[in-house]
Amino acid sequence: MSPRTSKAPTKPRPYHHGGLREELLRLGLSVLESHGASKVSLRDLATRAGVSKTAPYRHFADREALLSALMQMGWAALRTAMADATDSVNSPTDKLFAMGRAYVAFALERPGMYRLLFSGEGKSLPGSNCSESDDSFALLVGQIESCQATGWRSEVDPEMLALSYWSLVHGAADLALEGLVRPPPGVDALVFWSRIVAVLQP
Amino acid sequence: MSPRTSKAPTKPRPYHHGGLREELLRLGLSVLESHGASKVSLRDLATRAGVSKTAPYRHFADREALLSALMQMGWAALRTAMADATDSVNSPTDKLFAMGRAYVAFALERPGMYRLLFSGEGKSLPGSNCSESDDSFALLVGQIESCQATGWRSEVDPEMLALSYWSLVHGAADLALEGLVRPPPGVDALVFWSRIVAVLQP
DNA sequence: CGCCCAATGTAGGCGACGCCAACATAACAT
DNA sequence: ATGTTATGTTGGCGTCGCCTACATTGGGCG
Repeated sequence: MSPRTSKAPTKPRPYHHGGLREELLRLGLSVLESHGASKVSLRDLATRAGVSKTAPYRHFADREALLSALMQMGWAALRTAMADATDSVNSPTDKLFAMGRAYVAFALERPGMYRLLFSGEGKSLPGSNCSESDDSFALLVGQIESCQATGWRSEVDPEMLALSYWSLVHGAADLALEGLVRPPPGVDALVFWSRIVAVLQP
Repeated sequence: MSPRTSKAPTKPRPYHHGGLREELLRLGLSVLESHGASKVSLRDLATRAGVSKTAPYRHFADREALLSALMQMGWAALRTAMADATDSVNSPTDKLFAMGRAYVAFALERPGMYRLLFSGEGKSLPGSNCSESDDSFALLVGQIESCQATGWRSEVDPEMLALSYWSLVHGAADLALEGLVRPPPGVDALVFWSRIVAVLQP
């Protein structure tokens, strides 16, 4: 076997894979998106990465730890998607509704990740995990407060209103993924479920 | 149908267990409620029932089939809970809100079953499975139509309104189970989440 | 009355999984 | 050069879903 001292990392096996943790996360993300969290297995990821079945344990305490790391990436992506969605509109309420729409779009586009975020799989890691979702919620509360500053729905406690709106949007996203209800033929899923949300949207 | 009338009713091993399917469902339900769907294993249930590890396959094609049977029971129970909740109030809108409250209560009281119903685990059995959830949805649509007959929100398509309300209530139930948001200390979870729903409740 | 058969339960095995323990190798600091 | 440590490997244990025989039992039928 050749040493890894050469500058050309073409494809010899550099006995210490260099970035195994990152590769496991990348491969895990790919399996998660394409086949769902239940199909993410440390052994399988190890094989795909070309290392032995127990190598992943040098980087993740157990399967749940890897899932938690993926969840952290997912929360960040969801937050970014919501934040970016507000750029294309101006009024505070339009921004709020754009966030809701982006939330549903995220669920429809990345169902594997979305289910992972809300399936209670990733153990309740008190530290990083909760703070990630708290950040996302804070984004929502902040936007609601901006809306209320214009007098909109200002009689309601912003946190309650944020939770209620989150419930509405999250419920729509979850029902959409469940597939129990389907948009009529020819209607785009995002359009359909955005309309559903709009019925009760404050 | 009682050929099992041996004179020893104590507990000999009736070499053909008599009601294995029912017992597997009962045991499976118990594990589901206490430890979650992921912990329901055919081998384990077989052992608990005192039969060999492959006996369950005489009654369920595979693990998913047993889960689907449990889901069917769950849908029926959810529907019953919602229907019963309408008995204690009179006005159509109060009945609707009572259904929503019963929905959230069901999720809080039987989280294992609730998660199973909405985790996409039970393969999309085109036949029984979907019809069960359709029946529950029909219950909701019917109640909404009763409300609209009194002029309430009559401008909205009843199916859209039902989907929107279902989204709101389902989202609240799901967020409640996820544990990312918790009621303030001393506040009952059902009361708390019912208030959340009430903010946007039509 | 007795026999066959289909329903039901058993035994053994295969492959995949999570995870543990013991060991090997490479990277790096001294 | 040397020894410590991060990283990867081998082998193994126990559990799981599910497959292929094979055994038992009771009901239907001659």
